[in-house]
Amino acid sequence: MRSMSVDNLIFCCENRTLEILLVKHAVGKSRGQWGLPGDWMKDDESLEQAAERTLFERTGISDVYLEQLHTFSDINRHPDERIITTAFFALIRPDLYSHVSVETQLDADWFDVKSLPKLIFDHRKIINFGVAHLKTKVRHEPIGFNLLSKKFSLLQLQNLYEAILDTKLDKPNFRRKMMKMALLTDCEEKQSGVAHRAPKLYRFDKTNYNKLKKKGFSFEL
Amino acid sequence: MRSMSVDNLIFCCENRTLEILLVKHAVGKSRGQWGLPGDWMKDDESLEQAAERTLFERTGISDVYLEQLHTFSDINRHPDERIITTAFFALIRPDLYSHVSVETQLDADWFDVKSLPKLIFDHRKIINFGVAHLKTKVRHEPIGFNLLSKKFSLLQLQNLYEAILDTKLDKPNFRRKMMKMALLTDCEEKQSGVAHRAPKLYRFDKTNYNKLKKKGFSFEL
DNA sequence: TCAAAAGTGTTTGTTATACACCCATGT
DNA sequence: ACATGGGTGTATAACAAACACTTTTGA
Repeated sequence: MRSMSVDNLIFCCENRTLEILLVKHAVGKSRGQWGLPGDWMKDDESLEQAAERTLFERTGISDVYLEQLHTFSDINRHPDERIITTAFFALIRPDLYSHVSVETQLDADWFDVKSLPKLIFDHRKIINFGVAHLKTKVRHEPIGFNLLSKKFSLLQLQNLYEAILDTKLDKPNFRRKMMKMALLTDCEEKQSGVAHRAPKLYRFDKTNYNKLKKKGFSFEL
Repeated sequence: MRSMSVDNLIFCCENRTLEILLVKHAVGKSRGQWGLPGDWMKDDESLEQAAERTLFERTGISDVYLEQLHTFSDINRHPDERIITTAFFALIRPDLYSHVSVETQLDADWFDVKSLPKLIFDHRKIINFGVAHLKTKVRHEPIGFNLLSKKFSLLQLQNLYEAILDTKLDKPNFRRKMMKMALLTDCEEKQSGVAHRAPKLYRFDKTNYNKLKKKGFSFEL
């Protein structure tokens, strides 16, 4: 019997840090060690369905950006059995699922992708693969917005990109580049409760993005 | 018993046309119909190894650009059994494997990706996925060179991009853009046997590309 | 000598970079 | 009043797009 599993890379960006959700394994040899939240694929579901179900069952999260990443099939990736796993890639908006709500549901925690604990099997390799993918993809497709609240300020957006790409960006130039792409809609609203001038809030205009994409536009940086 | 297979998308560019290799199935219900060249994954090999083996066994091709593309796992993708397949993505240099050598080895043929025959299972969907992936990737990473002979002229390179992206490009501007990236090494050699001025030949400088990539350079268009 | 492609030059407008700068607000 | 971030302006250099043009070669 050949086993297939799914493993979810669940990313979130809080405090200008790119974080990933890990769970402590509760059973078996790997008990007590950190790993990716995953599960077996069932006979009556596709890998995508298994990933969605796992995400929901283990974290209460649903309806988020979820994408198939890569299938890992090295013969010895698992010490005892032959298990092939397909890794998925989820981006979480902090306004929908707060850090706390996830942590209390199971023995889970968020980790800065730059300082991960020891991980089971090849999960370290899978995460490295996923982070590299995120860094590339975020520059060529407007997926970053899935890591922000529906409404966000331009500085929040810039901080997000700086956290993911691990660089500093020039504020005026970043703003202009973003605004010129015409993917942001002004919410006609300002952020409140900040100890400085309140910034305008924007929202990602998916409709217009699809329109532009059809005309040959492609998101860059 | 759950079955895993691999399917190879083997691309080649000849006569300014992007082509893909299909085989005629010889056994079972799908006998006589066109599909992707694939095989079962064995217990003692990874998916990558299975893809490489299949590529070699069925076409005599080895040592080419080969990349995992996506895993297709819809419950009903195969009419009779539950089969999960991982699609791979290969780029073939015309100087290494001529059209003819492949065709004679089995009931196979090259098809223009823009006019495909009726295909078994979900292979049409898989090919569409692969072609879209190629179009995106070729603009952001220098993988196109794997579809050309080791030595090539700038016009051959331009024709390749035009075939893949399905557009016309401006010759002088294309040349300048390419040369500025400093990824091409002059072979100090000219093409012969052409009915016009012989063009200089270049080769892709992988060493320099890796060097530049480390410094933060990224290939674009 | 002509067709076909190689290869160069130039003009114009756009965009990127790197700053300096002023504005608004809560403490 | 000042710290913090919001937001604008601008000079310079680099680049892209469009297109005209000259050169080389085999048939």
